[in-house]
This record gives sequence, C-alpha cells and structure tokens, in this order.
Amino acid sequence: MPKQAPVMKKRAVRGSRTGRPVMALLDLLGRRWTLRILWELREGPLTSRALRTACDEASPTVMQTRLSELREAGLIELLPGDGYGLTGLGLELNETFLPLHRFAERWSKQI
Amino acid sequence: MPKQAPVMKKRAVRGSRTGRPVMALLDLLGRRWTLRILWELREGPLTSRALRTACDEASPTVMQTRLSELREAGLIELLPGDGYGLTGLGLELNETFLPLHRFAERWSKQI
DNA sequence: CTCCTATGCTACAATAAATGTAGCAACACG
DNA sequence: CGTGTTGCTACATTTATTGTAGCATAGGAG
Repeated sequence: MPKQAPVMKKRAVRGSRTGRPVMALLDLLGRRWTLRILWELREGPLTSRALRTACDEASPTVMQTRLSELREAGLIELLPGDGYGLTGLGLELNETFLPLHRFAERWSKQI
Repeated sequence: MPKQAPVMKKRAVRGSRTGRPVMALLDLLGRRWTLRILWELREGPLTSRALRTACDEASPTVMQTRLSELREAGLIELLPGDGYGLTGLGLELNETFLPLHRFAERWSKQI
C-alpha cells in the first residue's frame, strides 16, 4: 500500500499551524462561501449586500466573518463607495480559478 | 429554513439555487476537507486511513462523507488494494490547483 | 484452523459552525 | 426632517463537524 503518512500535527483548528502556506490557504478556501465570494467578485467590486444576494442570501453573520477573514488574508479590500473588491493578490488567486468554469461544464456533463 | 431549490440533486448542489455547474462545484469544493483531500491525492492513491492521517486526523465521519461525495462527483474512485485515487476528471481538476502551491508561498510572504 | 493486522465504513454524543431574523449606527440623498 | 443604503452585530435555532468507539471483511503469517 502506498504509505506516506506525513507526521502531521494537531487539531484542524482554523489556520493550520503546519507552517506550510498551502495548507493554510486550502483551509481558508475550504470554509463555506469563501470560494464563492472570490468567484462573485471576479468581475468587479460588490457591496456586502449585493454579495449576500449573489451568494444565495447567505447569512450576514457568516458573510461578514468571511469578509473579515479574506480582508485579513489580503485577498479582498473594502473600497469606500464601491463595496468589496479583490486586491491584486486576490485577483491573482482568482486567475487560478478561471479554468474552473469550463471544467465545471465538462464535469456536470459527466456525472 | 428552506434554502433548497425546488427539486435538485440535493447533495451536489447544496447552496446553489441556480443549477449552474460552477456553483455546484464551488459548493462541493467549499466543504471542509474537500480541497485538502484532492490536494493530498495529487501524487497518488492513499488509503482512507492514510488520508485521515494526511489531513490532520480529520474525523472518520466527515472524511467518509467527503469521500462519498467526491466519488459521487466522479472526482475520486476507490481502487481495491490501493485505496482512493483521483479519476481522470479529478486529475484534471487538480491541475487547476497546481499553481496554488506557488501562490501560497507568495501569499504567505505578503501577509 | 486461529490470531493478528489493516482496510472501508458506521454510531453517537459533544462541540463548533452556519442560518435566519432582527436590528444598530453612520452616511447620503430628498 | 424622513427615507434608503451601507457595513456590521446579537442571538436563538438548526446544521455540520469532531472525537471516540466500534463493526464486518479480507489477507497474511503462524
């Protein structure tokens, strides 16, 4: 059997103290609505309420939590007058997901 | 309470009333451990227990749930003798995330 | 055969996270 | 002034996840 049991630490407490950035990133992106928020901002800034609407009326509690986390992560920023928008870093990350739309179409046809 | 579209594939599209494939995909990937599981399988199959170990000892309950969802989504498959591995489709999706590691390194340096 | 180990998987109570509803303060218009 | 929108919060209810234990099956040794 393939074994590669990397000796890994503790609790899956939000943040992954493994020291490996990619794990922290996967953890961040794996929280509910995070990917969706970044996706919805791909074409420009949205106000927090427009974002909630775009995200199937997600509860303001978790939406606000995610926005704070994403801001702290430097992926989005609050632009007075325009709502939330991607930072340069966030834009860069979002480019990674651009092929996702095309993939999703293919994927939905195969399942 | 009702936050469900009229009649839809409940599991694959939770959180998306739209039925747009990319939303279903973002929703699937946004569940805890999903991204991580795909990531950990990037270099080859792992048994369910090796996967749990690799994923910070995630609880078997949710791990098993995610594995079922990912199997149903056609992204991973159970290879008797080798554990879980990516399907062609899963491999394809994973390629999308390949630049993620490099990005995570840059990202961690900017925050 | 029995014993040992590992696999995929499940039960279930405890805990953490998300939802839904309501509302606040600040700011901009009329 | 009143009306509307913004970002954001409180809080009780509901849902998701965790942690621990365990089951059934399969493959080797011994």
